[in-house]
Amino acid sequence: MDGIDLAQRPNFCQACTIRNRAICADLDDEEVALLNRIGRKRHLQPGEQLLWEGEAAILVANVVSGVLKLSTATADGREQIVGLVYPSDFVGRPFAETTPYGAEALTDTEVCVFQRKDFDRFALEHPRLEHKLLERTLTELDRSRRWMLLLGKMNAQERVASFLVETSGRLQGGRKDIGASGEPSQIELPLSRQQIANVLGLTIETVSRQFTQFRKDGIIEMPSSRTIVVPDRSALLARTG
Amino acid sequence: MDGIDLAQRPNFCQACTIRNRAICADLDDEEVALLNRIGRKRHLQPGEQLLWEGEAAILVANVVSGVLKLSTATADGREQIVGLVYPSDFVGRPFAETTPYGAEALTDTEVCVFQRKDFDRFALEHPRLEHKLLERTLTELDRSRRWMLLLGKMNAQERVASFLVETSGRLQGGRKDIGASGEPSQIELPLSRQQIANVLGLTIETVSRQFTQFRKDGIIEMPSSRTIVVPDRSALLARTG
DNA sequence: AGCTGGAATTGATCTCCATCAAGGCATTGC
DNA sequence: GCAATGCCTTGATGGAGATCAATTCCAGCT
Repeated sequence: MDGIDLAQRPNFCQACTIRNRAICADLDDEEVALLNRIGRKRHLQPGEQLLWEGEAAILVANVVSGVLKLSTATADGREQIVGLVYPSDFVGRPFAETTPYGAEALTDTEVCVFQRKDFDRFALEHPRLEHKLLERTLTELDRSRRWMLLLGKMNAQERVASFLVETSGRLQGGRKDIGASGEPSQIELPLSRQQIANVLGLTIETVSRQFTQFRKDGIIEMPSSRTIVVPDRSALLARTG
Repeated sequence: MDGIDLAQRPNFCQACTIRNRAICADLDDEEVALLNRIGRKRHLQPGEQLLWEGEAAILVANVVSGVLKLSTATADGREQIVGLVYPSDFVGRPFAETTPYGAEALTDTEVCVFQRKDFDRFALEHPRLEHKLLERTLTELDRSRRWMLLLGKMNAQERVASFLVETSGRLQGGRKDIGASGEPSQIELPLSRQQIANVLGLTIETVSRQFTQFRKDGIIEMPSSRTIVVPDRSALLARTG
């Protein structure tokens, strides 16, 4: 962590696959070099924890590849997944002392981590970064509010259908051209049935039954339990509520 | 809206009751004067709509006094309230073309409204404002995720208890000294039973029954249906989950 | 006072999903 | 091969809260 080490560290950002999509996108080369200095790459295995709910907010990170879940729990241990973090997304809680939720890798994951205090300082000094972070946070707030509609008002079928629609969208990085008309799209779910249930506020059994129902109705195919083929997206959308 | 009119407009911000708590708090006098020029005060009656879900994002606003609800609806009209906006809070969706949720006044409300495009431009040019907005948005995201825990995992009793705890907190402007030990605190609910139900993902009947139950158990008193007295906050917290 | 209309409460019944319980089906290690 | 383990699926049952249906309450009006 000393100056010499930092100075010698190669600039990972230049070759970063999410360089143009993450919050660093609007930074110029000089700024990126500075950011590169305070960050470091880290690999997470499935199940490995990056942040612990209620603990001091030490780290923030960009996700380079892989998927993380964000979760909170009640006092007696019931867990609710409150966010899924995909490549180019930001994770962690800047400008606060404690982390309001846990973050855990669902797949093999590469993140670009920063000491929260370093990041806070950098953000305050670089408005373009802060602006990107604001846009991202506003989008995430919109997403979590749509999620609240799902949790508050939708039945099991609508929840599972919505989950599949949303997940296929996120996994394709927001591209809308796929599966819009007729071509089937294939999803590789990064979540187990239990985790899907924790996302949707349901039980594992109910989620499983809905998948089976969709399969029987010809709305999806399941080559394996984590691989979902959607032959006709509109049929799925019709069950979204 | 012409220049002369704007120049003559008195600087409302100087006397603003939320001047030090809203996102304008860190602006200097000159910046506030500029912001004052592009904003205007507006009064909303209970039930009056400020933003329409899915419409163009024309306005953003600060709430000076009163309470607003934010809501989204499914295609077939089921409504979910996804946010409550109290004095000094910000409402609206900067940096986007459409408003993702509706906003409607629950009480007599004073807001300080801006054309979204004016506000966006001002924010980009004034990092201190954008920083405040970011902090607020991050806090709101935390809040909405806790809300997701409520909607996804809590039973009716826990939801209503959590709602009362949260509401008393927000109405007191975040002060923690009240009701902490023994003194009873009194809440004047800005929401009808139906609206509380829409916040909590329950029906009006279930909410009503929970209130009755709490009253019978001596955890709350109800001088009127919208006035709640909490003699012992810890007894309520114990039912929070 | 008496009337009126919207909101809240209370009761009776039903339904969807949670819960409980078993069995299927892969993968891993011996 | 075949136990063992973990995940998923399927079936049977029960219960929390939704739904349907009356009252009751209360503020505003005449």
